[in-house]
Parts: sequence; structure tokens; C-alpha cells
Amino acid sequence: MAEYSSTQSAILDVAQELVQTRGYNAFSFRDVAERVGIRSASIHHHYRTKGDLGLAMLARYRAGFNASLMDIDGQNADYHEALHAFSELFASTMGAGRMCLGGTLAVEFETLVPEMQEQVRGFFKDAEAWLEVLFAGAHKVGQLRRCESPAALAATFLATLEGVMMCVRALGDEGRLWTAVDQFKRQIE
Amino acid sequence: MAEYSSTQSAILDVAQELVQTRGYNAFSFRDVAERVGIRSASIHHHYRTKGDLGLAMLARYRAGFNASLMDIDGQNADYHEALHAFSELFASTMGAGRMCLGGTLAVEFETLVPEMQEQVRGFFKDAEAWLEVLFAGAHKVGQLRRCESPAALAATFLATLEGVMMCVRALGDEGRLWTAVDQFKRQIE
DNA sequence: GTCTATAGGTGGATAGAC
DNA sequence: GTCTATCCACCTATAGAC
Repeated sequence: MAEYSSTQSAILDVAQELVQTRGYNAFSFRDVAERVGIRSASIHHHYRTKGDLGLAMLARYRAGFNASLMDIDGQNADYHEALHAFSELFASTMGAGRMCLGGTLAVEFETLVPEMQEQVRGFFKDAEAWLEVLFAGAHKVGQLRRCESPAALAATFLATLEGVMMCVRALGDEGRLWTAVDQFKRQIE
Repeated sequence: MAEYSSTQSAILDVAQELVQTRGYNAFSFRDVAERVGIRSASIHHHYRTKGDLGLAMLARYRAGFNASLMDIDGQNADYHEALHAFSELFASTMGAGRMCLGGTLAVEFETLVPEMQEQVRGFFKDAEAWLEVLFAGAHKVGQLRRCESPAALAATFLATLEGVMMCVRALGDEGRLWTAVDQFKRQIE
């Protein structure tokens, strides 16, 4: 597991917030430096290029996200509780006025270095794989009627959460996330 | 209705493609100028600032989108045909390797001038309002069982399409758009 | 309407002192 | 590990000739 000095953490915290609120191509080393309280040259000491910084940010984000998923797994939650906990990960991000980091970077995908593209892909694959296991398990024990393809359900559910976060940025009304989750659940019960 | 000279059309075409594939903050006047075959100074003659260019792009996009919606309305399509035609607007954009312009700009919302923000909001409102009328009408004639809130259905459906386009950028597999549409339709029938 | 030239600012990135 | 100083490329935008 990677570890970070307090300066490195501060850099990643600020950079990530800027990406999630404004986008990857809208933040600069100077933006980050000002908010951290150091000079932009010092950031290059920790992360040589912007791609290196983005990569470290993504690695940390994925590790935290996957740790959250393992937390849910470890709580012996039933299907409904688990799906709620998963949705809550996105709801809390949205509540903080941020987009999903993976979603933001997916939109700017073509402008990323290949190593970052691979990490963005990995984020979506992890999320979908976890949901697929959840849906397949719930179907097996009779909690889901309609579940011909757990993978398809997982893909659509993730897309819905990402899309809601996107729409909320323009229109507000955060409540629509739980409305969408409820609609989705009723569909397959 | 606004009109555009051939140069203005070419500028808007190229700029819009760049925004839909790379994002608003990842394109420059020089990028556009090179592909149109003029100098960047000439673009400033038509659109004084980048915000002016973005605004013109959005106005044209919204006009085209709303014209497409009116086309669907004019074809006396039933509910299923109309929802398919709406989805096809997004599918064809995705098939061209592009994101929805509104979705892209929603992610970069905080970096836009207020006039562009207002246009992005307008795009989402138009799309949701049209869908709401569609769902409400289908419910009225008995084609939808579950339709407590046509507005909520509209919001979720639009979010799903936007989210699928976003996920497809990272993962590929365009087929998942129609999978998501089918899942949504079965949910409320 | 398009061009050249250029201003004035900001971007990522590096060298070398401390 | 942070700093100052600097490089050079790129950015948006303008002035003025053609």
C-alpha cells in the first residue's frame, strides 16, 4: 500500500478537489501550490509531471474506493443495505459539491496520458465487478426477480449514478439520486 | 433563428467536435484555426472571446436538439417509437465517438461563464421537459403502469443516457446504451 | 474577412541555492 | 524538501495592414 507524507497528502487532496469540481484540464500546479501554501516548483519535487500527479491521485482514489467496497462486504449487509451503502458513496461525494473522480476523467479521457486512462478504466471495472457480484448473489437467493444479466444491471446502475451526478451539477436537486436508486431497485425486485 | 456564414459554421463544427471529444478546457483557438484552415485571429473576428464561441456553439446545439424533438413530435410516433427516437439522438452522438455537449459542459460547469452555464441548464431542462410530457402522455393512455412522477422518470432516464455515454468513453461497449434503455422501459411498463 | 505581429498572461517543467 | 529564478511553449486577445 502506498503511503504519503503530509505534504503529499495535502497536494493530492487539493488537486483531487480541483479535478472533481472543475476538471483535470482546468487546474494547474500553481492553483494547487497556492492552496497548499507552497511553491509550484515544490510540487514537481513530489510529482514530476502533471500526469504523475494525476496517476497518484487516481491510485489513492481507487484504493480508498475499493477499501470502502470491502468495508461494505465485511458488514454482512444484505442486498438492500449493500446497494444503499454503495449509492451513499456517490451521494456523499455529490453532497460535497463534487463529481465522481472517475466520471470527470472519463469525460476528459482523450486528453489523459495512457497510464491515467488505464486507471480510469480500472475504476469503472472495479465498480461494475462489485455490483455484478452483488446483483448475482441477490438473484441467487431470490431477492431479485429480473436478473438475466447481473453485468448489464451493474453497468446500467453505475451509469445512472454517474449521470445523476452530472445532471445535478447543472440543475441542482440532489434528491434525484435517491429517486433514481429507488426506481432502479423497484425495476428488478 | 440565428444564421451562420460558412466560416462560422466550420468554426462551430470544429470547436464543438473538440469539446465533445476532449472537453471545453482542452481546446484552443489555435486548435480550431488549424483544422478550419485559417488563423486564430480570424476566429476572434467571428467570436470575440472563447465564451462567445462557446455560447454560439451551445445556442446552435440547443436549436438543433429541440428541432429534433419537434421532428419526433411531428411524426405521430407512439410512446415506444418516440422514446426510441430520443435515445437514438444520444446513440448516434456516441457512435460518432462524442459525448453529449450538455453533459461534457455540465462536468466543467464551474469553469464556464454564467451565460454558458445558463444555456447548459436550459439544455437539460428542455430534455427533461420533453421526456416528462412523453411519459405523462403514455401513462394517461395506459401504456405505462408505474408513473407516479413523470418528472422523476424523465430525470432518471436522461441521467442514465448521459451516464452510459460517460462510462462508454472509458470502457467502450456502446451496446450498453440500448441495454440500459430496454431495462428502463421494462421497469415502467 | 483574413492576415501578420504582438502584447500580456499562464501553463508545465527545470536548475541550482539553501 | 522548499525556495528563487528562469525557460519556453502555449494561451486569449488586440491592433492595424491588406
